[in-house]
Amino acid sequence: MTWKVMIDGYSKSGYLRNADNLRDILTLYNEMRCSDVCPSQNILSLILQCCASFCVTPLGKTLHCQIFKSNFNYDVVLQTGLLDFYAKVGDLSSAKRVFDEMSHRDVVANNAMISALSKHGFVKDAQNLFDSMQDKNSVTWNSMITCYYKIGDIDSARLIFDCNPIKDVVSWNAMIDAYCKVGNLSCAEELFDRVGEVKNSITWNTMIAGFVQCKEFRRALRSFEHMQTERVKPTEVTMVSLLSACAHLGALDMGEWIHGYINKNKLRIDAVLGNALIDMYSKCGSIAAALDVFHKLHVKNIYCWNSVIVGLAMHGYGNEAIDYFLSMEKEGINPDGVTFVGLLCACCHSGLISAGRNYFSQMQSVYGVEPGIEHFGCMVDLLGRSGLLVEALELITIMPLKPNAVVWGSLLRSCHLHKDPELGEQVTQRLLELDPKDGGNYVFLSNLYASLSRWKDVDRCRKLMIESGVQKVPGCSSIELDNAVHEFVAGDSSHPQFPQINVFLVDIAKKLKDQGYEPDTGSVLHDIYDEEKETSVSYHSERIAVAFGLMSTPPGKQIRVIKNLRTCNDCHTAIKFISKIYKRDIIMRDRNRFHHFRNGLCSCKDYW
DNA sequence: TTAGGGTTAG
Repeated sequence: MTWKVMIDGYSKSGYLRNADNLRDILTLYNEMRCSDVCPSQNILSLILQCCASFCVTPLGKTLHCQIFKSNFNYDVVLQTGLLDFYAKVGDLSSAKRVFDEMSHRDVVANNAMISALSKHGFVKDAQNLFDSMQDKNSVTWNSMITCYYKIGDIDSARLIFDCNPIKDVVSWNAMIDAYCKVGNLSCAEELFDRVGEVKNSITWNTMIAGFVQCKEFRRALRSFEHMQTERVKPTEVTMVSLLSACAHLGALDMGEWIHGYINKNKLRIDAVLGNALIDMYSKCGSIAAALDVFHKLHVKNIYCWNSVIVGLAMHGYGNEAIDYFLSMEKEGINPDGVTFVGLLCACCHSGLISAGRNYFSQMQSVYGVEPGIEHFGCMVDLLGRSGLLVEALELITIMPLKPNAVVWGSLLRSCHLHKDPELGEQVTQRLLELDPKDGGNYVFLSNLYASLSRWKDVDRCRKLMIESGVQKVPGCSSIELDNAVHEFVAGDSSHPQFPQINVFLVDIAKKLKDQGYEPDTGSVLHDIYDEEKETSVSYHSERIAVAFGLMSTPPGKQIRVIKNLRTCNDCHTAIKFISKIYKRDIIMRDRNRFHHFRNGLCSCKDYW
């Protein structure tokens, strides 16, 4: 068998898409070189692609030298391969040099350069290059070329044609992606509308992924509907973006529908799609379905393991997260920084203090993973929540990284939890220096004072907040019913069914009182009269969403609510009561974790 | 030879 047949075989089978097989192809290439066999141009291009995909910089550079020194036809194909290699390993100036040195640049070379510029954040330059290319039906270009032809100047006609290749669908897709990646959705959409009949599934995938990257999850789902209307066949990549949108929205019904679509249409569930499914199920409250997908996967990589560990952590299954971590080790997969975020988070949410300390201390020494600010953040949270406020503060003081607002914010919450206003004030001061516009910091300090009935301080905090011009992010909860996501903002009555919800909320309040529930008004920002405080708390968004869920679904049906902020103590207590009174399982995802309410209890064991 | 997808601390 010739080298070419072997390497081509690898290439066509998709074998090279897997990083684990990279060593095989490189070994093969080395053997070929040692056998004094001169690689063909096709093989060189292929090896360059490998070097680009897996960032094997030294070999790529060696290839460049070899190409230069030997008698290769240093043509547009090899040059484009080199350009792409340099761009993908992060060396834009070398990529530019290769591009500038090209005597002839075709559409592929231009596209590769658009992509290179975009990857390095030079969208304006990418747009200029894109604009310099001809439009397929451009009257100006066509008439110029025709003119030269008519006067018999074929060389000039050819020159214009060659120097300004016609944009193809790849050019459009690369440019749309460039705008999406910098968050400029309006320019991306404008281009998307102009693509015309060449638009393909990748164009749709790029736009849908762009919506997801810009956190426009509903627009991503709507775009998918349009894609279906236009009868463009979705691919695995479409599904990954849609599942990510569902995960963020907590749209389990839609996520399940997508899973069904994947199975029905026999789409290939690889590690990326598998991971998207695991993440969707986990973030939509169904950890059992997430584990089911995980165990059925044929190929699992570190993303899949991390998603499962993080998922278990969010659902409060600390010991199970540790078990999966141990299994991962047994399978020979090395943990990375994300694994340790999951693991430490699991210890934190389950109160596993000594396990958390052990894993944190072993990160570097045993696993060779350097702790980042996020790992110190987890530890400050773990210690703080356990009431070890002094130790948490000490860790912040001695840590080798500059503490950020997240780290201080975590300690402030612990000060609130363990009612330490003195330390809370100090911490807030640090927080306001770091992030003076974050209203959440004032709210936490204010709530800390309120929980101690220090109303003057609450008032001072409120005034400070007004003077600084900061605003609290409004609490927002959503619930999915019949494939539609309903959103409720605290105190907002704009939902068309609000009158009925309101009646139901009054009914809930009465039943709660009958069952002995006492409102905890410490979670209200202002010092107002008790009765008013109680009303204000009962209009928190999660309470409205739960009420809407109760009145709109049949008895016994599980209710799932997603909240953008952490749930307050009072709503947490009230929902525990509600789960018992109405005999419903209520699953709530707040900004921090999942709460599974059942029969008056919560899976977080009131520790969150 | 060029374009699209995944996990992460408050």
